[in-house]
Amino acid sequence: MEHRCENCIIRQFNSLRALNKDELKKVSDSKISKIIKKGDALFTEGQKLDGVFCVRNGVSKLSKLSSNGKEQIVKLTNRGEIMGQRSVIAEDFTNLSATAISEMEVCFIPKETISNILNTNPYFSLEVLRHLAHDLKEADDVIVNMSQKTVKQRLAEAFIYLKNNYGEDVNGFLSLTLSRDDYANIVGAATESLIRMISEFKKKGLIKTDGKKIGIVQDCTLQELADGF
Amino acid sequence: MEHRCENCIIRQFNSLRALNKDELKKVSDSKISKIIKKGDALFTEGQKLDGVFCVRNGVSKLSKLSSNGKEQIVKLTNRGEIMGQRSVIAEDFTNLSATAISEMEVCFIPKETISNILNTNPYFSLEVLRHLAHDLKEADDVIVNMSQKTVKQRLAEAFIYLKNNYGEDVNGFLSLTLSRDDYANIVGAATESLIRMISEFKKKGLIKTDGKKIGIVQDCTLQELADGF
DNA sequence: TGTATTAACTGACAATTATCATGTTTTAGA
DNA sequence: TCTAAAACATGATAATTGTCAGTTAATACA
Repeated sequence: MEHRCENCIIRQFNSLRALNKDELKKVSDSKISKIIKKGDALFTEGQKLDGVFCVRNGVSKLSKLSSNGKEQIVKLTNRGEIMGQRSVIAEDFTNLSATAISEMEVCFIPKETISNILNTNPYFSLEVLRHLAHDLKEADDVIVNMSQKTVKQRLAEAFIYLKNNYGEDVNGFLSLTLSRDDYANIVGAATESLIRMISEFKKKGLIKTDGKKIGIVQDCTLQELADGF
Repeated sequence: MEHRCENCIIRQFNSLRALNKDELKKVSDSKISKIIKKGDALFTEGQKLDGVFCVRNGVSKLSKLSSNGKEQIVKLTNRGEIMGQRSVIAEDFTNLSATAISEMEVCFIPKETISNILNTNPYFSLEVLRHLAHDLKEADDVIVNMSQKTVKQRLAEAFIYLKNNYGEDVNGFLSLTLSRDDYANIVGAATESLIRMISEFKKKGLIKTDGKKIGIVQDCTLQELADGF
């Protein structure tokens, strides 16, 4: 049973909402649905993408290798996001790798379909522009955080972000479970440093842990920490 | 004597190249030319922009204040760049401040003019998209550099960037003269740390200084340093 | 042209963070 | 279920970077 884009609510959350019936049909006819297993890559840095991915479900990390071989996670994607647009628009190699953090359900849309619509539907272009503009603003914020905040502040901020964006389970643990390594690659620190900091937060009663799982205990104190108090 | 966009070569370097004669006339009729003195602001963080700036000449820094009150320079603009598009497109407050680093000659184009063209000319939208895509890629690179490279590496990289993008004078000094404070805010370090590093580079013969002015002496060694060797 | 202000610089020291070494726990798969 | 590999964890130490305090040099401008 294949899904039709016409019936997919996800498109309301991204630039595909600007499409008319006819365009939507073309997208639906050309798209390919895929299941990506946790840990598998959607694409890797330097690859030429011949389409974009629309995320129906699941979470991925967008990361980049630095010259010293360490991975830096630049962004976590949400449900409803379109991935790979930057690369398709600029007709450029991807500058980022995308890896599934949880099992994902995505639709691949060939770039010809996207290009055609971009060339004819200014509302679609405008929607895409708005999304890129949003990403750019977020990237600027990350730059400032990276250079002006301590690792401790960035980690506190990451916890709050994860809670706000992905929620928590019935026991108060973050729904999105990341490895310590992933945390280190988000805040940009050595894994050992990061683990130590998690221990410290736990000792202070700010968070609780259960294996890999992390739960936020003191939202406010954590927020203050992130803001530098 | 007012300049006409139709005769301005600068537009070949930015998204305005996608305009037709009629659109160009509209831009030219609605634009306002301005001279911005060194040190003056074009706009500041949190402001609502009612247009974009097309840079005919001069250099500016795009910066953002962090919660601890320190300034972080996110990007230096080049001749021919359009500033403020992100904010106008997203109909959002600016997330950055723009300050002239040298005397600037800019044209202010009202957002109505831009919006009209965006809504009707898909080639223009596509050009703007390409530029945003490029900015986004650069921002990702900055994130990785900030988190994975040392201050020393980032400074070396900054020197190379300044030489490649703004050139040097007949005596081999960088054409763009920045204050030590600006350098610190580019690489994201304390001003004192940065000054110390400049002294060190000088002592090692990698650069030369003359007051504020800085000249690159050993390009290759500096590049290697930036790459982490 | 003198003076006030700002920018550049240096030293001493403290805080943050990375690295290396090593042990423990968890996980995946034969 | 056993075992190898991966992930987690902690200590000791070194490197990096920031902070504070103070000096000197440059710049602006009355």
